[in-house]
Amino acid sequence: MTESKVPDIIIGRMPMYLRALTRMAEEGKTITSSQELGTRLGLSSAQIRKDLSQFGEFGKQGTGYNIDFLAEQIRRILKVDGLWEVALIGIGHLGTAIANYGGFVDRGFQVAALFDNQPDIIGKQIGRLTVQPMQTMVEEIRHKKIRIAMITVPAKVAQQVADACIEAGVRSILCFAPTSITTPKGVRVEYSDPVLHLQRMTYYLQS
Amino acid sequence: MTESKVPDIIIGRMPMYLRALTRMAEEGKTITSSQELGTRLGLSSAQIRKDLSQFGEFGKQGTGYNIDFLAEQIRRILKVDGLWEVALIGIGHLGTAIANYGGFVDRGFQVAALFDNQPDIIGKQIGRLTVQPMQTMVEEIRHKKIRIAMITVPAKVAQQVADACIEAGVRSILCFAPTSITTPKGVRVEYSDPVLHLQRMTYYLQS
DNA sequence: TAGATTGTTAATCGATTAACAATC
DNA sequence: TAGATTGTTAATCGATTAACAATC
Repeated sequence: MTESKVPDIIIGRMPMYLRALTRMAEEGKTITSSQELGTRLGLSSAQIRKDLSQFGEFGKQGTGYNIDFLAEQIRRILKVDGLWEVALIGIGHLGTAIANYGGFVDRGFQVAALFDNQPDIIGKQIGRLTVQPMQTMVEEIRHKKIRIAMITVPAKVAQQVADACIEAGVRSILCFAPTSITTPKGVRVEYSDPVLHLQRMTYYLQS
Repeated sequence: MTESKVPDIIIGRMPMYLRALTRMAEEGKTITSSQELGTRLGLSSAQIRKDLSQFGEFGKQGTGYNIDFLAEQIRRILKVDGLWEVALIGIGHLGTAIANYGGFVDRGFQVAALFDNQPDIIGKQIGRLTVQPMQTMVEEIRHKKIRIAMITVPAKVAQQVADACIEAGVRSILCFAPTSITTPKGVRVEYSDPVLHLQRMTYYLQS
């Protein structure tokens, strides 16, 4: 009966809180407050307390929040206290940069398989991984029980690659191609398109 | 008196509309409707009509919207009908991928200067650009009157790089480092952190 | 014309904020 | 203790949706 669903918009802010807490810990801090977190993130302290209260009581009146403790709770809530294997499809410039990126593992993710369909890219070695041909993708994702894919292919083929990923069992897709893709219920998509962010800012610039 | 400010959240959706329209045009379509756009983007048709009505009347009753015309209007509204020069700071794996990315120009942006502080990276040639040392950054950005920067440096130095950019005249920053940065009023920041997107989706996955 | 779709209004829904008792 | 900050309630604010006259 207290089973009310946490709003998506709050789930969307939790990773920001986790990131800020991680930075604070790196800076050697051990305690923070909703006020301090809010200032860092440009949010009100009330909003941060309200958001966190959706999941439990993590603070102490008069003192604030223990940074390590709160970070650990948020990791547990978001289920990033383990390590998710992620498939990466499209090993061009961007895909290569992502495959080489060292910042995934300590935030809960590991690139576990690379795919492309270009003959000159297949077989390429990146770290401990070898780029595999697209034809093997569905079987490989299914076999490894991978649930998350990052798609860095051209916009034109993003939908069909996404479809294949979903067929193979993927349930979360991070799409880097500048296009929207449609997915059946139960499959989430998020988009990472830097140009979208740039275009959001030019409106406010005086040309 | 009708000078009411357009909500940020609507400005944030306009680039999505533009991207969808561009894809439709590529597919050879010439006309669309709020209904069709909504289906593609996962939004209600009412919301799309309401958003567009903030800026004018772009459609025809009974017919819908001319895709090329509406796209052009949105480009004008967002001020991406020209070409903004952008500085890119931090030429590691990700910075290199971004410098090589071909998808900026036809969406209103051009990477116009590259900076890094690593001796083995300075002088590197990417396309028609040469990586310049950080020491020259402020002068160079000021001289070229660049207003937009993309920051792909480690989190630890992101704030100081941002500060230098702002000193040089930058007013919009796209931060790829996994950290929040604070800026004075009048300077906008957006963040591109793929891990944030991934962490938003794991909550909904059954582990 | 008949059918379709816009632009807009009013109603609904949901998110944010202000305020404060509880308490460390 | 006195000061500080939480968790929560109620009030406010803003965004979304439903509905429809206007009209192509």
